[in-house]
Amino acid sequence: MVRVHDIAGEGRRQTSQRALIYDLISKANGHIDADELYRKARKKQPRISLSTVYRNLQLFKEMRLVEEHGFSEAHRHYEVKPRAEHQHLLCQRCGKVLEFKNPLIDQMKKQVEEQHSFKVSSADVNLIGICSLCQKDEEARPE
Amino acid sequence: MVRVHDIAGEGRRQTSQRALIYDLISKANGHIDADELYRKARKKQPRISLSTVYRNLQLFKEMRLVEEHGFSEAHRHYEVKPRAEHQHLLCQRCGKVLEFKNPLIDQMKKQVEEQHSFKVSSADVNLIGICSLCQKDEEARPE
DNA sequence: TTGGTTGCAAAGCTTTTGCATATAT
DNA sequence: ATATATGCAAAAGCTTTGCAACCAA
Repeated sequence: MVRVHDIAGEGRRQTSQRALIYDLISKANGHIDADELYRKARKKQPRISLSTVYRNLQLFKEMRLVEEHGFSEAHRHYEVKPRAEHQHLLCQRCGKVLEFKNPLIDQMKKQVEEQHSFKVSSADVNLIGICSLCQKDEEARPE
Repeated sequence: MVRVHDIAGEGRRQTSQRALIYDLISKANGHIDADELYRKARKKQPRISLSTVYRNLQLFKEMRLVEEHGFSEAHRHYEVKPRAEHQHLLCQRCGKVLEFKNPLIDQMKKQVEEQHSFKVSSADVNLIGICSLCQKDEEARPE
């Protein structure tokens, strides 16, 4: 079984399902939802159950190894805790989720803390719009 | 029945349920979810159904009269389309949702459009943290 | 050995949908 | 008159939970 350094201790156990799920999230090039995770996991471990996926997702959230995003959909997406905070671009045409960073966000946090006496612990920023590929696509064949 | 100027035309009908729902959202001091809307609506119209609430919410969204927010919960919140774009502060202690505006957001949008060739149509910014009341509360009796 | 974990099935919650009835226009 | 809207109940997502069996430590 692949040893995932982060997962252990505190009365927690290292199981093959847990390691697999963590591995799949971290290899998921950004974001993945529970259902896709489940489908990918079954290819490696056909008997794994969806509840195991959800239970581990919950655990990873509590351990702060993984972040949960609501985006605008009916289901949630997960990503391994990024070393550096980043934000998301959501293409409203193809549904793709891209990442970006921008230093103005830190400035904004500071301003808000001062202006509203609100202690900011994290920022969740989603810019909704059209990605570059879809823009080209629309030029090529306008609808 | 209260006439809601925005709701009419395009084969749309003015019903007492529709007017009531719109009225409740706009009076909801910021944000309200479907269930609370339903409970408030029943006080005025005891026979109104939850599906009517959801169907009108959907309609208002399509008509761009109301905005839907996912925040971080399992259900969605709604607010009447604000004249000016604003963003949200989410208190992770008491759950309150506050509003704020910040000019850096427009700057950030421009930078992102240039740097990522992404055409931004709207920004959804949530700052998670502790509101001023809860900060005082924690000072008073630290846990 | 034993308490955390899993798989399965069932339940929960929010949101959506089918259909007959009611109603705005 | 007639197409839109409603109420009710049933269904449909996504997520959580109870429980017996399993297995990592």
